[in-house]
Order: sequence, then C-alpha cells, then structure tokens
Amino acid sequence: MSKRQPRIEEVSRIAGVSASTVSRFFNNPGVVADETARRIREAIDQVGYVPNLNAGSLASSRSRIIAVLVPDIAQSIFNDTVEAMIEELTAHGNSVMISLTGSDNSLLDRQIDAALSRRVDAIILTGVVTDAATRARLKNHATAVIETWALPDDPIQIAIGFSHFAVGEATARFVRERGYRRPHLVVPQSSRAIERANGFTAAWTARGDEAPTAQPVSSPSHFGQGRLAFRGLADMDPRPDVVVCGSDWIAQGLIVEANAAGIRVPDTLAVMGFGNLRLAGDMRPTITSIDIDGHQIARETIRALQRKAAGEVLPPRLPVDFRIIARESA
Amino acid sequence: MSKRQPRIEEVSRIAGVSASTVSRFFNNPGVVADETARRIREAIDQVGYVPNLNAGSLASSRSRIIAVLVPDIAQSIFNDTVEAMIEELTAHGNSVMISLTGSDNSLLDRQIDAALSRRVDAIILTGVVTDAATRARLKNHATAVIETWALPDDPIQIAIGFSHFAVGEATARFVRERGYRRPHLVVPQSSRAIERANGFTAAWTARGDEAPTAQPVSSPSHFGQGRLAFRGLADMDPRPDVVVCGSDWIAQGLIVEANAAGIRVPDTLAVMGFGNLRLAGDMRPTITSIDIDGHQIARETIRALQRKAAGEVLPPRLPVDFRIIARESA
DNA sequence: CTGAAAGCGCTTACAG
DNA sequence: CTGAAAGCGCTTACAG
Repeated sequence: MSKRQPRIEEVSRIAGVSASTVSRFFNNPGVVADETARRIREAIDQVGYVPNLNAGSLASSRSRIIAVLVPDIAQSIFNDTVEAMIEELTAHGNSVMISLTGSDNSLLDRQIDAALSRRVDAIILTGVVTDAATRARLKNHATAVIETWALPDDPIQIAIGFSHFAVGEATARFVRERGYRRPHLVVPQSSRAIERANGFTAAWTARGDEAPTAQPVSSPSHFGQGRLAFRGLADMDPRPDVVVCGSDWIAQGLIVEANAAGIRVPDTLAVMGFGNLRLAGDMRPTITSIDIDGHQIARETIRALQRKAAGEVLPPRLPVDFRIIARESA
Repeated sequence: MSKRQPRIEEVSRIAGVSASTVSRFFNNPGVVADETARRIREAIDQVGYVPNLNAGSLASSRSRIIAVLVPDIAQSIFNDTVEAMIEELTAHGNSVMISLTGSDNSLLDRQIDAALSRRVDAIILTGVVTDAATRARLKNHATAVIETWALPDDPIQIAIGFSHFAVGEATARFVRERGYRRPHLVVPQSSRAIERANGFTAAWTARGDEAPTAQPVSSPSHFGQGRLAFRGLADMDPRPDVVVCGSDWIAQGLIVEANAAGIRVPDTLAVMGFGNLRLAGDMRPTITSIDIDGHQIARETIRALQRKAAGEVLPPRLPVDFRIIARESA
C-alpha cells in the first residue's frame, strides 16, 4: 500500500546516466542522444517512475499550475469556457487548480492566497474584480493575472474577452432590424449583464426611441427566473414585443411559461437569450442567442501566457469575438 | 513586477525566531507561545509572506492537493456534487486539481498520471473505472483513490455513493404505487444509467409484469434528447403511461416536446427525471426526480480522507442516501 | 516551547 | 551530449 515511489535517482542508476540527464529527458528532450533516451525510457517503464512535480516546481520556480477562479460551477454561464480552459491548459502540460469564489465573490481574496501559495504560473479570473485593494495587490504581482469574459478599461494586468456594452449595442441593432419596437430587458444583477443592458439602452435611445423597459432578477440566473420574467410582463401596457434575457436559461424558462399561458413564441412574443448554450439550439422554438467562443478565450489565454513567459510585452486588452445566432425565437 | 517573494527565513529573522518556529506557527499553531505567535504574525503582515506550499509538500510528503476527475463539466449531472466537493475540500485547507477525462473516459490514464505527478493526497473519481489495468494499477497505490456516485461490488479502494441498481428498483416501486402500468425507460448509455434500468426492470418483472420498454440514448444526456425520446414514443402501441428518463434534462426536453404536440403531462403521459437539478423544481410542470445529495458525498469523502490519514481502516463501501422527490410530472 | 541540522526530489548553470 | 554540485523553500525528528 504505502510503498515509496521511485525517484529520479533510481531511473538514472538503471539507465546508467546521471539524474541531470533524466531530468533533461523530461524537460528538454531534444538535447539527449537517441540511444540514451531509449535506455531512460526503459528504466522509467521498468520502475514505473512518475516525476514529482512539486519538487520540480520548487527547483525550477515554475509550477506549471494555473489557477482558475470561478464564482460557481453547478450551473454557470462560464462552464463552457471553463471546460475549454481546462482542456487547453492540461493539453499543454499544466495542472489546473480550481477555486470557487462565490457568486458574490466573497471568497476571492482567500482563493487568491491559496493560488499564490501554490506559486501558480497564472491566475485566471472569470468575471470582474471590483475590490480596489485586491486589484492593487495583484496589479504589480509577479504572478500573471488574466481577467476573462470582459474587457475593462483598466485591466489588472491583461484582460481577454469582449465588451458587454458592445454586446448590448449589437443586440439593440439586431432587435431593431428584426422589426421589433418595444423591447423589454430581463437583467440579472451582475456587473456584466448590467453593462449589456446599458449598451442596449444606449444604442436603442440613440435613434430617438424611448428607452426599453427593464426588470432586474438575481444573479446567477437560472431557469426558474423565466417564470418571474413572464409574470413581470402581465401588468405591462403596451406589452413588449420582444424580451431580451440575460441568459439562455431565463429565455427557456420564459418560453415554457409563455406556452403554458397560451402565448406563442415568437408570433405573439419574441425572446432572446445569451450564452448560446447547447439547449438554445435544442429548445422548441430554438432560441436566438449570443455566442461567446469559450475555446477562443481559452486559446488566447494560453497564447498570452506563452508570450509573456517569452518576455513579450502584451497589450492589456485582447478582444475576442461574439456573434448573434439568429434562430426561431426572435 | 518580478520581485522575488519573501521566504520563511525573512519572517523568522524579523520576528526574532527560527524558521522552525514560523513553520510551526502555520502547521501546528497550538504549540507556539502566544507572544511568539504575535511577533510572527506581525512579521508576516509586514513582508506580505505567503508560504510556498510546493516546498512544504516536498518537505512533508503531504501535498494537501486533491485531484477531482470528472468526465466533463460544461453540463454534467455531477456538477452539484463537484461543486460541493470543491467547497468542502478547499474549506479544509486543500487545493483542488481538476481534470477532465472525457465522457468516454479516454483521458483517464493520462489524468491519473498528472495527478500522481503532483503527489496528490487523493484521487476522487466521479463515475466508474471499467478498465482492468487502470483498476489494478490504482488498487495498491499509496495514493488514496475514492470512487464516488456508485457502490461497485469491488471498489478500487473506497467507494462513496449509492447503488444505481437500488435506485432503479426504488423507482419501479414508486412508479407502481403511483398507479402506472406501462413504463418506458429512456436510458443514456452510461454504465450507471444502465444499472438503474436493470434495477427497474428487475423490480418491475419480479411481480410478474412484462418488462418495461426501453430506448437507449447517447451519454452524457442533454435537453435535446427529450425530442428523440418523444419521437420514440410515436410508434408505440400501446403507448406507455410513464416515461422514466435518465436525467432531468431529458425529462425537461420530453415535456417541452409533449406540450408542443398537445400532449398533457402528467395527465396523458407522466414523466420522471433523475438528478433533482434545480430546474426540476422550476419546470412547469415540476419534475418528479431522484435526489442525490452531493454535499453528503463530499462530506463523507472528506471524513474518509481524514480517517484514512489517521490510520483507520475503512470499509470499502460507504453508502449515501438518495430519495425520490415526488412532484407534478409523475 | 524553541533551534540547528538534515533532508524532501528535483533543476540548472557550469564545465567539459 | 553529459555529469557533479549547489540550491529551490520548506518540514521534522532530535535535543534541549
């Protein structure tokens, strides 16, 4: 049960080389002779050697651990992006340390300390850090800090994402082009969703139209809020012709409620989502939504990390695409 | 930017004690004198010391890293459990290393190696490892291996979960008590869902009734399969009176399809889900489902780890509760 | 309650 | 292409 694991020294002895060479075999294979490599490989297989990366991290002062901090994971709009991030990072030889900061970010500081304790090569944040002290602390830290899913004016170090305000503007243009005239916004109370609502309102009123009506809901959003959103419509006169929802879950819940009340989507009421989750394409009617490319965010993050490690100076804001996916619901 | 981080030696010098004492302050605080602790605390604050846990892991041969291996995370039935697991583990001072094994488990061996490289204190698996070579390799490994969400006859080391067969049996009894007579099973092709279907069939036929009809769907399951499941019902004669779905997502999709076709749930067709996701309670009609207590699995896992660390010999199978949540849909 | 010393298992200039 | 030696930043018996 508790047999001690083999060390690099055992492998080197069996292969008839020094520990340095075995180390090079793992970390800089190009430099070791073919025949030597063969013998090392054999020795590794023979003893079942698995390198101790904690020792490696200490010796090289590079941990190859990346911390990914997310508000939650049970049902998060970030999950696609986080999955892509984990895939890409591990495929590139990193370990991913995941931490939950709570949907109110109350655990953020604690989780940052935990990440720093492991001497992670980078901290990847989903969502925006608003606390000034935390921002200041990370600003000049030796550890790379990457904010994703947003493009703040003044990132802590580097932000990889998109402007939620711009998403809102684009949504407003889309809604107008589709011929809708009385949009209603269902806005989860997160800074990002609020930014999108602001962008929508700015673009909508810029043409002289009256500001859209809006209804706040709690964040993170979920299916059940569709019911709330639908109830909110009952008293409105005139009734909106399109509801722009802060997430696909809300949109889905709203459609189910509308159907139960005998209201046809999109004929009587159009509905838009956000996030382009798989269910958006599967729902009946299919849900018009806005796609965020989680894999692109993940790839850009990897690339930024590599460029930074190579000593390059990076632009603080790396924009990533979003696109509106027109489907049946709006 | 790249200022070197302070080491324990700096703290000890400022506090006027040895490095050993500072180490004890962190790892065995009860043993250091109050006044000494006060001076150490001051020194820590002064220099902003954050211990290097990679060095600590190496020195103590205890990493306080736990690997959590999951098939996927974008939309997984395990997500509630995984979230609970991460919360509990980090609250107890562990770091959580997360890895994706793929829904076909094709990356499992690679991710196990990655975990062993970090000398994790435990590997927590969600789902069952079927590959014999992998099982054999982990069986006698010094690293703790915990299988969760299932209760196999012969766990690798320790299993914490419930019997899917028993869930199926309980579901059959529930369905019969509710007065349904022609159950139809929608079965994702995962070993767990198949076990539940087997349990259902066994309990159902034990009373002399004809075996339930069944339809396989791919795994992992998702909302869109509700459409598939509904189409599968069209040709059936007689039509089933209750559809037992492998997940709440399938149940939800099936209900949406049924409604679109003018079929009332549960009046004309009853539907059951599995997993008791939040949406089950929010759906219209609310979905009768089976609840798995992710927090209980997480807590039992922590407890097992602690008991094992204390040298206790644990029973190989630790059962965890499930319960049927009766709602409107069946 | 505290300190000096050895050691955890690697990596990396340096020299050849 | 390879090896010897120093060092990464901690922890932990051991002794007092």
